This record gives sequence, structure tokens and C-alpha cells, in this order.
Amino acid sequence: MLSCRQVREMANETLTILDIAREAGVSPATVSRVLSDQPNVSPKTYEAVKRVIDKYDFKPNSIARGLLRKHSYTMGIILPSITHPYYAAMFSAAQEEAGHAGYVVQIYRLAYNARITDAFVDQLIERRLDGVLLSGGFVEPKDLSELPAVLTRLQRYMPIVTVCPPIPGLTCVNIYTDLALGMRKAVRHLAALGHRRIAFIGATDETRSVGERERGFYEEMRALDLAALTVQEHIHTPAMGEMATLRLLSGLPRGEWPTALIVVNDLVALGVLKQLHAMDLTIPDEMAVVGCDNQFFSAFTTPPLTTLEVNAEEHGRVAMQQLLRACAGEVKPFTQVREPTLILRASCGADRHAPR
Amino acid sequence: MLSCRQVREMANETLTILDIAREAGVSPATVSRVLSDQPNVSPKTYEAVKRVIDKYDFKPNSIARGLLRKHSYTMGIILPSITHPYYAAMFSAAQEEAGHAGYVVQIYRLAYNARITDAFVDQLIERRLDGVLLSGGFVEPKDLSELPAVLTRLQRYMPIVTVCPPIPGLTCVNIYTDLALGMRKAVRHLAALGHRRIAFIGATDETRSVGERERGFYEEMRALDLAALTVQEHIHTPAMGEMATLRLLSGLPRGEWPTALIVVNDLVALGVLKQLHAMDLTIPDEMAVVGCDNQFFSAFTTPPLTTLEVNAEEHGRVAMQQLLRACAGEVKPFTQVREPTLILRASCGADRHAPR
DNA sequence: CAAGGGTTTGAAAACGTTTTCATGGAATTC
DNA sequence: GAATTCCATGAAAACGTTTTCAAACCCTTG
Repeated sequence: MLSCRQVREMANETLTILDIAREAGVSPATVSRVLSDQPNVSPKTYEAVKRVIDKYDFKPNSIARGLLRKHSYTMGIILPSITHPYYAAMFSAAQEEAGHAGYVVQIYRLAYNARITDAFVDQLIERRLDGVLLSGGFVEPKDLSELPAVLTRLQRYMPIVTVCPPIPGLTCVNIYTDLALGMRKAVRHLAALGHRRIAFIGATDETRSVGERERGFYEEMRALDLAALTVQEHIHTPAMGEMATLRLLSGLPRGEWPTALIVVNDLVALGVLKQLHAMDLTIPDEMAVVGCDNQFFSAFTTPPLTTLEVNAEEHGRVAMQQLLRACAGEVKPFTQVREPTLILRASCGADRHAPR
Repeated sequence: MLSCRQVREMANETLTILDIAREAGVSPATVSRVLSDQPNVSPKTYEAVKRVIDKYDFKPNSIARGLLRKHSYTMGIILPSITHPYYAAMFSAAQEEAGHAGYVVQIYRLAYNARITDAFVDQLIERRLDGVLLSGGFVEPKDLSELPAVLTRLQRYMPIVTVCPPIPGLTCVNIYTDLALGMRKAVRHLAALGHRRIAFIGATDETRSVGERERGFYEEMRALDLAALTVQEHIHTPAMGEMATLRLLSGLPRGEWPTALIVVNDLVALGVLKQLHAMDLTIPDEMAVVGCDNQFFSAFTTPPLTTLEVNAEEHGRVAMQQLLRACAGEVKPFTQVREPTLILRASCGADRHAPR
């Protein structure tokens, strides 16, 4: 008996279903049936074929299979950065969900300031993906109008599920968390704690998901007749948060300082906290801080960060479930809005109560 | 929204190279040549074919192409968790590098406590990946002996590049950072600052990369004749770091406390810092802390964390370069060891000097 | 024993490309 | 003007599966 290795080296070319068929004394069709566990193959034949398959450790070529079945068993996901903990968490859950159904997920990275071009979706089309998840929160509003055309073209080839608010002009499944509502909750909480001057640290109108947050912030501030402050910058890293905080505070006389900061996301809040420490401000007494996203590190900052739970894993999982169903043709377009919850921690006084 | 199936039915049949050929009045061979920009096609014909391709927005099916060319233009990467910032950074760089060469990278997730089984590598083989990156630091030593057999089988189908120390019995390209050396540097630095009692917070003999760190720690502690302490637990989350720190310190009379903690990685260090704050210890005066990995958040902890730079991006990029070359058949097995550098920040007194 | 039903099986045609090989024509050389 | 080379093109054979269709077989039943 030869070892697998010797067998293969002797063969000197890849083993195919034909080789197995010949050795087992059956037709390739029968081997195919055995490989995909189809019915209508007699136990005796099954055994014989199985034995040969095992002997050579034969694995069918899924590329050839895909060509015929018209499925690549591959999903795509479009996101700006896998090193961002939010997207990493979402992707991870989506991938796990897809894995159960025998699919793999490929990441198609689109830089924060890049547009979804025809050339970009061409990649997905050429790879003949079965479906695509679009985590489109990072799209810039100015690029929004050109999106429907590009994505409708993509949709001719594969179903799309977005993990962001609906894109006007594109009908598909949308799963997202209402961050404007989240921001309103944050404002209400701070107001209930007695804060009257609150600043929003995060770029203005930069990306859709940031725009949402900002809109919610202003709406609630206006509704409660509070004094809203903000910094008009492009902010999406801890270092930028550090600088923005410095700029905001040093630009105002101490008497006009806000007493609370709402930060666009927890990543940026890292830098904000650092700057506040550097300025020797006690948190939350001299300055309360609320973040957004509830990252893995948010419970471990000093002090622990009050933040909005957006449940990235849940997003990824649910969205992938819908995408899988869409690939099976069992889904009508719909939009699911999820509600973020405020996680109370010490950075704005965890012991006090949240507003109803 | 339409399912894959419905889309196809609408189109009534997918456009193929034959349709293009017919309309352009040439043979499929010529269309193929135009599509892959091969020489030997006259400008006139090229133009005519190109026009038809653009008219229908035709994209060749890369699955069919892959079948013939025997390349999937897909790499795999085996890692335990993409939400871990180290792996996310490594993957991201690897993917970018692969993208330049027209490859995509698929993540194959292997849980921390799982073994690389035959069934696991079967996935990679069936998908006919072109190559695989194994970030094998998370392998448990007790599973090390069974690895060569499984991976050698995999190697019959595709080249492997590891991003961990060589696996005994497996010859391939290995790229890794000498973390034992890094730990020795950390110990030397602390010793130079006057510390005599130092604890290592991280599991004992849990995974290979942790084992490496621990080994370096003990070696240098012994060499300098210092008092080494440790906790014997499975530690790989911030919350575990928090508990371990509490257990370590509350188990000792104050006079026997270490004056410095070396933590297995920055993620765990988050929890350690939190616990030290909770116990009202000033850092670094009452307790110095050194982490490992230099994550994006490490400069933003309170105080900023002294840590070892292991350059995950660099790892990912270089390893992928090697893998690409291996796929082109231009590589001999070799091992590249990289040296980590100590990043000095306030958590152990950034203003003081590192030992040479 | 013939008819009828069900189950197994194999031949052959896909799937959508790429690539090899041969051919005819144009361009170059002597 | 003939001989030679080179280039552009198409026919056809791959690539490794799955799937359809029909034939063959084995049991029942009348």
C-alpha cells in the first residue's frame, strides 16, 4: 500500500473525479453522487467509491463545481477598515453565520474617503460572489447620489444587504441602528444630570453615520433648549480626538466651557479622555464624557466610558442571515431599525439614573 | 429584491464570451485575448471587441478562468480571531499586499483552543486556495506534534508561510518576532530602573507565543538574579487581566508585592491598569506596567502604556510578499526573525532611560 | 411469464473560459 | 519577385465537475 504522498507524486498531476471513477470501476457521475451525498446510489457502490476516495484522500475541486452550479459559495462584505473594532466585530459575526451555511466571506476594503465606483463593484462581479453585505455608514453624503446607479448594476448580479440606513433609490434589505436616537438618549441623560452646555466631538457632515449622530445631537439639544457646541473637523482617530478637545477648550474662556462632551465614537473618545487627563480635569465631575459603539476597551478606560451599545455582532449576524435567505430567493426588501441602548459607566456618573 | 436565481432568469442567460464574440464578429479566442490584454491583437480588432464589451458591460467569469488557469487568485489566512487588534492589523496589511497582485484573502478562523485538523485543512484544499498564511502563535504546545503531518498534507496543494516560530517538522517560510528577546528587553529595562521584584501576568504554557514570552521573562529574571512572580492562569482578555491582578496582589502581603508587572499583551494590560486604579495605586511609582503588542489604544491608556512594538502590519505585509513569491515558485524555505523594540511611555516612567 | 414500478447506473452534454496549434496574410529581406 | 519571417486570427481541445436523460436492472404483482 502506498502512502498518499507517494501516490500523488507518482501521478504527477492532480487527481480528478475520473481517476477515482476508473479505479472504483464506476462512472464519474456515480462518484459525483457519492461526493455530494445524493440518494439513489446503492450501499455497495457507495462503499466501494468511498474507499477509493479515502485511499487517495481525494477532494473535489470546488472551482469546477462552482462553474456548473453557478455558485461561488462566497459572500463579499464592503467596509472601510477591518482594524476598526466596530467593523471587525460585525465582520466576525457575519463570517461565523456564513460559515454555518458553507459560505466564506471576502472583505472588500474601501478607504474612508473613496467612492464606490464601477471599477470597485467590477471586482465583486468578476469574482461572481453570491451576495454582498454593504456596511455603508462610511459613505460621504456628497457621494450618496451616485450610489444607486452603481449598486443597482451590482444588484443585477447578486443580492445586497446594507448595514446602514436605506440608500435613497436602492431597494434592498437594510439593517441598521438608529444612531440619531442614540444621541438623543445621550443628550437626555446628560440633561437629566443637570448639564446645560454640551459639546459634540466629531466631524460635521463627514460620513452618513456621523451625520446621523450629529443630527440627533442637535435635534435633542434644540428640543431641550440647551447650548450646543461643536468642533468642525474631520475626526476619526484617537489622536484627532485629543487635538480636537484641546482646540475646543483652549478656544473658550473657562466660564464658557461645556460640562459634558459627546464623542462620535469610542475610538475617538480614547484621545478625548487622554487630553482631559492631561489638562488635569476630573471626569466626570469637571467634564462628563459619553462615547458611542461600546468597544471592547470602553469598559477599561479611566474612568470607564459611558457609551451607546450598537451591537455590531448582532448586526453582522442578522444581516448575513438575511443575505443567505436572499440568495435562496426567499426575501422581500425591508428595513429593520434597531435601537441603541445607553451603557452607563463612570465617565458621566454611572451611579446616577438614566432618563426614561 | 431579486434573488440570484431570479436575476439569472431575468437575464434569461448570462452573457458569455461567445455572445461577445458573435456580436463583434470574431472568435471567442480573440475576445479572451482582448480581455486579458494579450499582445498579438490588431488595434482595429481590439477596438471593435472592446466596444461590444463595454456596450454590454461584460465581465468575464473568473471561476471559469480559474478552472483553466488552475489558480483561484485567492489566499487563505488562518487566525484565531479577527477582532483581536493584532490579527486585524496583520490581516489588513496582508490583504492590501495581496490586493496589489490581484489576489483576495479569505479568513479561516480557528478558535483559540481548537486544533488544526484534517477536516479543517480540507476546507482550504477544496477551495483550491493558491497559498495560505498561518499565524500560528496561538497553537498550544501540546498540539504541536500533530501539526507537521496535517500541514505537510496541506503543503502538497499550496505553499504555506507561517507568521510564527518554525514548526518542528515543517519546512516552509517562517516570519516572526522574537518575543522572548522582547521580554528580556522589558526585564532589563525594569531592572535598570531599580525594580527587583517583577511579576508576569499571562498564562503559563498556554499557547506558543505566550510560552515564548514567558520563557524570555524567566530567562532574563534568572540571569539578573531577580525575584520572579507569576499567576498560573489562562489569561487573554482585559477582564481576566483585572481578576489576575487582584488575585496576585491580594494573595501577597504588601511587603512582598512586586514593583512592576509585565503583561502578556496590551489587551490584558487594559484590565491590569483598571485593577491598579481600583486599588488606588499610582502608576508607575507604586507599580510599573509593561505590555506587549503596541496596539492602537496603548498610547491612550492612563497612563500611556510602555510596550513592545511587534509590528503586526509589517509581519502581514512581508509574509504575504513571500507567499506571493512562493506561489510563483521563486522561494526557498527560510526563517526570518524580527526584533521587537521597547516603546517607552509613562506606565513605567517614560522619562527614564532604557538599558542598552 | 409478461407487465409494471422503482431504483441504480452511465453516456454525454453542459458550465465559460484559456490555450495550443495551424493557417492565411502581410511585411520584410535578399 | 521569390523566400522568409512575423503577426493576427480561429477551430478545437482542454479544465474538473454536475446534471439530465435514457437505459438497464431488480422486484413485485397479475
